[in-house]
Amino acid sequence: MFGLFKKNKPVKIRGYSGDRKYGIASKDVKELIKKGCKLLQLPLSGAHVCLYEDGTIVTEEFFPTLPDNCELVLLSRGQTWSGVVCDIGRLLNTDRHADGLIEAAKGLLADEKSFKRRKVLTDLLQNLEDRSDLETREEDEDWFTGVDVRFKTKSAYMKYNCESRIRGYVKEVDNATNSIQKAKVKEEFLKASKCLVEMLKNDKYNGKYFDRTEKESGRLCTKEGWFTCQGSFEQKLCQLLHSINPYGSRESRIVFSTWNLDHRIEKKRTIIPALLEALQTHKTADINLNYFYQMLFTRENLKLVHIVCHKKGAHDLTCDTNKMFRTSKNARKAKEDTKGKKKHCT
DNA sequence: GATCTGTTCACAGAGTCCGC
DNA sequence: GCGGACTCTGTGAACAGATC
Repeated sequence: MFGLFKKNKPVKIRGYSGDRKYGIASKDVKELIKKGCKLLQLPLSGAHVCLYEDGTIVTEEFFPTLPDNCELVLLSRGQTWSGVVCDIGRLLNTDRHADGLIEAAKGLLADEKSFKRRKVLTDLLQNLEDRSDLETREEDEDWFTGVDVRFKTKSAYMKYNCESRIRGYVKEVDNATNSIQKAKVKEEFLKASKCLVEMLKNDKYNGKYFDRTEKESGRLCTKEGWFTCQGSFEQKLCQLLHSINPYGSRESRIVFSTWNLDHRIEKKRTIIPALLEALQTHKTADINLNYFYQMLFTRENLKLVHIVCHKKGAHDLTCDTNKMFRTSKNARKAKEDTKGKKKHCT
């Protein structure tokens, strides 16, 4: 009796993989599936419908409670839908050649008034337009906009960029010389500083940290160029999972400049003063320069961090006094660390 | 001439100190 | 408490001189 008065319910239906939606009116699920399969050209056997929003299976009892124009997904046998998460998953699986998606996102962005949605769309576009697989200036001219012509590859520039940052640390060590009053200490400090620079030159200013063509053990990124924030100085990992691929686009390259190589034990507040203090009572030859080298210029003490994870306040971490001076044990360790290198200071 | 190396300058943000 | 000056953490660009 009730069935005789069933009203047609209008719904919007789409398939698992397509984005196109169809408006259908039906009196029950059975009719809806039949019409939907015809429209989407799917086999009727095993077909079922669920809510687009959360994947809830639509039963005959549930169907009358649906609001008009509710969005549904028509699935074939064996297919499941976990709601909008499925769309996000599909989006994440999109490779950079998804030109259609890029064009669609650009189209949406052109008409978008909401700042929040603009931000989401521009971030999406930036990721979709990733060109990290390109390496040379000829292949990706835009990436090199504003970059000195002598750099022919992205890796060469990134390597230089890292070297340049570390050279800045050398300058800071040199500057400390001016604050030394005692001539003898100044002399020893200059000697130590010279040795540290020699060690750094042997390591080619550790430019390998940013160079994706380096061996995995040497670089801080993946072979594709992805860098992950190592978390603030007091954390083991970045809680916010920051990551960036400066090889991907010009914008990413520029944004990467806001990422910092943060000294866990601080260079200016702690390491340089510790070296100066040690030289007040010891000669350079008695100092374990390998330890100071590691603290000043290597990833032993450097963490690559997103600017948000860069804590600029005092870190309150001190140098290890057991490692600051040369002992037979430290000398052995230094020898092991410099094994294979052409020369090192003693 | 191209590349490397070192220097100088300008910039940003956070923390600290000090006078009002 | 507030605001300004200063110091610290970093960065990049531009330039000059040395070296390959």
